[in-house]
Amino acid sequence: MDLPQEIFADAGNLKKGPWTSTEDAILVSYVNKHGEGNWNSVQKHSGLYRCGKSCRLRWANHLRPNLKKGAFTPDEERTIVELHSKLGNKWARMAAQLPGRTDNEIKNYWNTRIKRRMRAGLPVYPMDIPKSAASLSQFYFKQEDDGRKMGTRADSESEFASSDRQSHQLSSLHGGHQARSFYSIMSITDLPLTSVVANQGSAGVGKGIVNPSLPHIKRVQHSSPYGGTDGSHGSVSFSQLSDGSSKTFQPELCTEASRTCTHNSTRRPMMSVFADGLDPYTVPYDGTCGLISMPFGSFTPNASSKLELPLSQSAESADSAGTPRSAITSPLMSLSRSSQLLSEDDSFGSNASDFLDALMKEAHPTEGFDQVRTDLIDQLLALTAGNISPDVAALLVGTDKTRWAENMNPMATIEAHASVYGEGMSQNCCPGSLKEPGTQCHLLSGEVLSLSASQVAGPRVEDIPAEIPLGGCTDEDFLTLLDFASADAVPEWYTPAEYFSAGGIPCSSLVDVIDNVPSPEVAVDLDY
DNA sequence: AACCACTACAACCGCAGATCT
DNA sequence: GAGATCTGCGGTTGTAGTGGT
Repeated sequence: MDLPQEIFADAGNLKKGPWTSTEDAILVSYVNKHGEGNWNSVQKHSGLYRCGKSCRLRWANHLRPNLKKGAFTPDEERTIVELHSKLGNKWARMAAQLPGRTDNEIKNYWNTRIKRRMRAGLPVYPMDIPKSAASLSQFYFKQEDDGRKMGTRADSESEFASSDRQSHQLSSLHGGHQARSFYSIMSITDLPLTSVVANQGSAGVGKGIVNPSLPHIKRVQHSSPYGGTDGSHGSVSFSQLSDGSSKTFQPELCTEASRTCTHNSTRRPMMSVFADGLDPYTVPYDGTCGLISMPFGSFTPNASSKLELPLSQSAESADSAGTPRSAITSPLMSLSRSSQLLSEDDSFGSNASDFLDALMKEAHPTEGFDQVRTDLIDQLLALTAGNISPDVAALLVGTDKTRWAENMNPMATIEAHASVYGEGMSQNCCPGSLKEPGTQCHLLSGEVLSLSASQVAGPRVEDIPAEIPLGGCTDEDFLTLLDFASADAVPEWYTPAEYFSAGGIPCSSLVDVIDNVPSPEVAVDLDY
């Protein structure tokens, strides 16, 4: 074949860069003659100076027949969003359900769409599309390649292999469809700082939970009999049960360009700072711990932990008293230092959990079982600010030493429960918008992490399985308890036995029970 | 007209699983 | 069974086009 010089690379190297029409013609001709596959032989037999991968890509994305060209139709866009909500960044699988579209096309579309919506401060998913953790995690870990990969662990299902690992891990935290149990939780300590969530507890002790939710989406709590926001957006399912059904706690997404939510009864202020890997809205926090503890009233500016916020959420904005809120520091930071160590690529090695491993190397999972269990119960009670009874806490933490030994990590239990209650109580908004000068912020990591570091005997974090059976109750039991705990009108706490014998109490959401805890009036400005 | 920011798209790269030798 | 090769996937980068200043 008499080939034009343009298709040749210089000095025998394979050509890179844009394909020419001549090259396309050669490739098409070759594939028509020999069929797809065996791409590495294309170069040998066709004279194209392109590697096999390049040929395959060019064919698959541009030359193969039946490719649809042009912009996505609204239907296709809708399908993509729905598929992404279910599959996460599984472009090839998405493409399989969109005839004529390529994975690359869908990926490009999605990535640009994400950027656009993030800039606009819009949620990535429309309100009527429930999102799974599998999809959420794709944002959460977007820049995890900076050396802070989460710990590895065996995937329990083949479909979670390789690149699914990160999403799978977050699924465990956030309750995606891939995780059978939403409170089968990855250790919080292994997460980079992605959110800082604070609220004010009824007893002056707040709690928060890492919230790897969407960037720049403010979760506000739904309207309730106790007042709250005027938001009326679709609920967000953040848990999913083993049968595939979802457990919705109805926090809502605030999408208006600007909104002020005044909480005049029971709502407690929550603060969420999304960070780490969400360019361009990265928060270079000093450390990468998942959670930070902060006592109320100590919202101290600190240049080293400046927050970069999008658009109007300027980190330099000041509150009504003129106090800059450009940063957050914590006198309790030392408590969370362990989490930072766990997350940093530091002297403990590339695997952050080595630190935990080192701390626990001498211990046995069931050693000091009773004391640890008591401590966990106390922690759970503290984290939920008494919103559950000691009986319930005890049940949740569990009594079965064997199961603890099997689970290898009793922390998983409390972290899971903490996340549940924390999430239920969450009301996230940007930190610069808390109007209350003395807003008290308190996050739970210090407690949890200090507990994990000093008291809990367990395995390395990466050894935590995809699903961690709760120490004391089954998944169903726990969800039932959640229902119980969130019942609208529970005059007093039943014991678990009474509850179960009663066959359960209907509820609307866990949030409601939180509403029973009085809190001062707080105005939260969601300045979108 | 020049510059800049942004978007959309094409292509490359690294990795991992599958298959072949 | 082990190594080599192929293939596919997802992340990232490069670039052309476009619109605003």
